[in-house]
Amino acid sequence: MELNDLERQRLEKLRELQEAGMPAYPHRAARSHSVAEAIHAFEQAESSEAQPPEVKVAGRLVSIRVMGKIAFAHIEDGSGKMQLFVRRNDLGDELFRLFKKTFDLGDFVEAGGPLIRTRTGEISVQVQHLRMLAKAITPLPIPKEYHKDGQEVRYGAFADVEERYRQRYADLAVNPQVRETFRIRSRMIGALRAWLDEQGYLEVETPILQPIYGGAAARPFITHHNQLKQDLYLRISFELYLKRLLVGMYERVYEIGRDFRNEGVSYKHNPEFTQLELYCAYSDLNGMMETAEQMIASAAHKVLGKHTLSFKGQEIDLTPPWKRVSLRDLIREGTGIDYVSFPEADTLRAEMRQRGYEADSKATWGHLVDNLLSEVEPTLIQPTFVHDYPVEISPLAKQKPDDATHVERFELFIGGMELGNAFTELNDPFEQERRFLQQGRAYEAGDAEAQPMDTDYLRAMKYGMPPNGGFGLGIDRLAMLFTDHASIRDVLLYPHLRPKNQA
RNA sequence: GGGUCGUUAGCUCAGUCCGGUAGAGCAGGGGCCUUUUAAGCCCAGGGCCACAGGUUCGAAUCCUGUACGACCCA
Repeated sequence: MELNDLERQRLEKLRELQEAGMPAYPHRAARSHSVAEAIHAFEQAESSEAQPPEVKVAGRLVSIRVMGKIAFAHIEDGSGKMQLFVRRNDLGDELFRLFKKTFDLGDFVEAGGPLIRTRTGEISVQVQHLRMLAKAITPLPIPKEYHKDGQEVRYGAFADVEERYRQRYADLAVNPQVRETFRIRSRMIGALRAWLDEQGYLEVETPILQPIYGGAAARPFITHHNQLKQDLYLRISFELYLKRLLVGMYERVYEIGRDFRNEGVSYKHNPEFTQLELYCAYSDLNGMMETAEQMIASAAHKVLGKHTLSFKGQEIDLTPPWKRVSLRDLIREGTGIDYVSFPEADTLRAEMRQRGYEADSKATWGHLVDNLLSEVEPTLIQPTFVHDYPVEISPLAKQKPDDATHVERFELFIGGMELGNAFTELNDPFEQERRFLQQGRAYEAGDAEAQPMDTDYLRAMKYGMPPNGGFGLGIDRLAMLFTDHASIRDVLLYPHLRPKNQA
């Protein structure tokens, strides 16, 4: 192991500890109270004028102030911080010397003794028992904190974004607000799951390794099974596997899991991301709108305590019902282009260029419409269902009864981001086959995101699939909203990063 | 993919325009200090200035390229 100067010093201290008979990495801790429990116990004793309890607490040393023959320190555990009041008179010469000499910020320690209030009123352990639990060799970038006008000010906090992502353990260890972000994320997922369970949805798991990918317009990752000599794809959605389950007579199913898309990385794209997909027999697009509203509003209420949230300085109100606008109206109002009047890629492209929008020469008509939507997307701050999509870009959705050129589909936008996607699901096997064939032609023509034919999915559908509605929700982006983070990397514990060159 | 910016001590950052022995605070080390909380005071340390080239008597600084990241644009 290569050690820098500071680490070598700490290694020396570790040896000194061991020579003094104190293990640097004992097998077990013997704590009697978490920090929060100890504080609670003291306050109870105080209010009933009982004898304050003796406790053993354990945690990471986050501050040390030595002043001669006494010292103050703080430890932090999962429940909070507590001061240690350390006196030579209480510990004895040798242990006190060892504490001053060999205990560092970042070390995990165990401290025991009666709880007291110090002169400044802070509940503290008057340390009579002290032991190393785990010596930290590398110094953590522990910030200094102080209170000014009631505000906590942090000084020298670990702030390098790149290193925070690469060493998330250190980020979490020293930045409590980062720990809170991932607690909120976890509670949010729990709340969504609880809502779905209450509604009678069955949580299932479907294959991540798929012989045929599908269910979304995206390029997949390819992997290989050695023994079977078979190429496999990492799933880009769960859709086709979940809908097969409706054929099998489950009425409401959902899955929360990871999708993988072989695309660019950005502040709202990670190569692997967490998706929630649900399917509901005998429902449809309108049912999915209500489901989305209720589920997300309920999660917000449960996790944030309210239906409003602040995102990038803007107030977002999740109280149902949410705004609904057709894709055609939205694009017409936002760009002045009525794409229905330009039903061919060439004419639409010309119109877009005329109005100053970028339009790739190779883009299909559907992709051009998608580009127009992207122009308007940043303006969709309040929750908005954009509905009625062109059939070309929606091969798994059912056409509108009165307009075969459009399907019953919505995409959900909040905070200027696409959060979700839903259809009245196509359940006509013949129409589905035509759509797959059309996708195949698009693929031949160079659309790398077109979906391949899935004959087993068609076989399932031929047995009869109940009419149903389906909804997919981007969990990471919802977590961005719930925690007010502008980058997906801030709501992923381990975001994808390029390897750094070890020159 | 394009543009802008960043990368200097364990951490947070000056220094870069205008080239001339590498700086501060915190952390760490040696002292003093028995109720502190950004504790205080004294002393002495600590660097492949992201990497690779180039210009120059001389480069953290100027130029070119590369890597990684941030922000904006597509």
